[in-house]
Amino acid sequence: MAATLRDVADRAQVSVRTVSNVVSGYEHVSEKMRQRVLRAIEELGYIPNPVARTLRTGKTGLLSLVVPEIDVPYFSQLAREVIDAAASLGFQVMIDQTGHDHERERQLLRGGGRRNLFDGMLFAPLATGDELRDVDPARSSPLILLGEHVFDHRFDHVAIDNVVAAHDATTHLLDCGRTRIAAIGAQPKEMYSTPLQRTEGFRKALDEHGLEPVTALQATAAHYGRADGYEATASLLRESPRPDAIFCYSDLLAMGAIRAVFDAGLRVPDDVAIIGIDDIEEGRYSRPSLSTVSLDTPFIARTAVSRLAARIEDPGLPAEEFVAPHTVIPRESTGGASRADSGGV
Amino acid sequence: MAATLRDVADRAQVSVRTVSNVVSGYEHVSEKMRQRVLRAIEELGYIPNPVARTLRTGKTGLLSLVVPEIDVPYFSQLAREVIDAAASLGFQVMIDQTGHDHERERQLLRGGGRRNLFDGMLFAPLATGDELRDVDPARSSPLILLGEHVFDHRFDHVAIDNVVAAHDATTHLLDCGRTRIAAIGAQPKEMYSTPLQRTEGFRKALDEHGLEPVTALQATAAHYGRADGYEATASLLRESPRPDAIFCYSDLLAMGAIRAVFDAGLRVPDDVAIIGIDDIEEGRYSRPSLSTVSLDTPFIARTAVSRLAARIEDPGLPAEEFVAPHTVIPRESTGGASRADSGGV
DNA sequence: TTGTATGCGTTATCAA
DNA sequence: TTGATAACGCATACAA
Repeated sequence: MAATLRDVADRAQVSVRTVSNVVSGYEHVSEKMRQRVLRAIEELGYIPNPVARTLRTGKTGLLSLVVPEIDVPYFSQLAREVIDAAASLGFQVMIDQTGHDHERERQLLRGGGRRNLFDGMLFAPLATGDELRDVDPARSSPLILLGEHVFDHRFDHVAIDNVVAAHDATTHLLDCGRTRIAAIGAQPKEMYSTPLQRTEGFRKALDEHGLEPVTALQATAAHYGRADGYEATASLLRESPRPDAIFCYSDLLAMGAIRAVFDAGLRVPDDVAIIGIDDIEEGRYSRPSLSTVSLDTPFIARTAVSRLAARIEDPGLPAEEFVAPHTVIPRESTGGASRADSGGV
Repeated sequence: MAATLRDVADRAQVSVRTVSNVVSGYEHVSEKMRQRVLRAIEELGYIPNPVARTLRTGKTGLLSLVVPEIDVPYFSQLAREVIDAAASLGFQVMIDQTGHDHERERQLLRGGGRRNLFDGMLFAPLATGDELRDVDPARSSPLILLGEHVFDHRFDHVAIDNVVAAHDATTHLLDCGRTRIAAIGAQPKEMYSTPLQRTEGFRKALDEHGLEPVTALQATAAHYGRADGYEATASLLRESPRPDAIFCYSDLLAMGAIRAVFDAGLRVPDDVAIIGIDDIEEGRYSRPSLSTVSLDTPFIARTAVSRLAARIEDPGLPAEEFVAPHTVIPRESTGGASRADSGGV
């Protein structure tokens, strides 16, 4: 059915070698030959078979992006930018979801049983060091870690400085005059690095203002979804005295938190100020609009993809760490700028 | 580096044929051979090369999902379910974005220059019939259309009944006692089928209640994002008399609409009732929570993937149309149930 | 500059 | 039941 290199060669009365040269843009091909080949290609509607090419060259042109769930706004936005960045470098992107399943993460890290199907992997996991420990950078396919400052310096990673980001968010609440500041997002059992680092930044900011972190005001959240934020907040508001501000470890947690405050008959930011992390678009239109820490996801995506491309070219590259910029964006939920002033539209 | 079938064969002192049989679970292999082979596989850490397998069998185990933008909640939710459905059938999913670019759509329909890289394609496009007209179902790779009732019956498609869905949403507003009902989502220039059908359903519902559609109350939206909904609503509210209800062709439009009503100093639903379509999670936590038409995306994803799988097996299958169920979900934005009653949490 | 021939790692055909 | 071997479609070493 589909034409092959050989079909084209026969039709153009040249060897497959010449056709291959033309197709792959090889320099030394006479103009006459090139034209002949090009016409045959046109006539046959020839399209190179990437699979055969891959078998020969070992490169698939495919990257794998692994996220917990693609429908979490932060990850879908990241995915969008990763796909675009990859496309600009000639790669296509496969997406896998771990669904918070450690075993699945471990499996995907091993190549998911399809080791040779992609040239490299972008891994945006919950992963503790545990899953990574078994992985040998020298033997596995090129890997870039996203969003986690793992304490494993054998791998490249691209992430924000979680400690500073959390510190900045908390400081913003303190600067708004709040003193009973709660946090949502510590993990109940797991020892993921992101929550740990955010908690560290949170405490550090309190400490700088001479405040002690109140244990009862530090709520855990199994996941980082709206439902988790809602539940955690509902429970925080039963404390007495109740918190006058909440730092949520994700914007989605914050969206749930805002609704919970409202459902409890209180107001944001008057009674409780709220800030998140991620800067998802939803927070620019919510009522009140959400103060947050904006992460430079385009930077993350571009850096990660180009580093991965580089590593695919040269697997011997030393592991490196890339820190993405972040900015605190005050909006209505902390009594800050109105939506119109927030750059939201 | 990586062990091949031949390496295993050498080590186990058998032919590659036997190893292949064991690996692919062929019936007629003596237990002794199987054990010998299995041990060699274990010792060498052998993993089959999917690319070579593909070259031979012609099947890659990859599906391509094409959406306008993966970070639109509706599409990311769909993607999530497609990926899961595909995984359960042994497929992995590549994602491509068209970014509202017709040329890009056309190109992807032609296989994106990588025709043989995936076994089939799920296409969730803006596509008019135009892009599809050039495509020959018999020659191109298996294709399922998502979300569009194209007037082209040469292809399978999975979609809701847009006319009825829009009719039901509008009827809900009418049942709430609203009489000046606006709509947002008609397309400025393009003739996509989805907006056309939703407009048809909208008018039909008005007509059934003896109302004439007011041209000035039918706002266009270039895309279906929050910003579009915000702008369109801001302009609708300048009409006089202003609308007392708005039917938005997507939930995202509705989120922008709610914020715009609020920014205009009015209230939802008291002054303006709002309903959307999609039932994204965001609308369950917003203030007010968003009345909407819930689409059965799990049904859409499962149906599309299994139909695609069937078509990959038998490309000769006749084109078929699958209609996904939808339900109107009244929430606060039309004065309906409170968040807690809405099944939102 | 172009042609010939080999191999990438599998599966499948044909014998044995 | 198992072995030898020919494809699958392409890129490239080697020759011409």
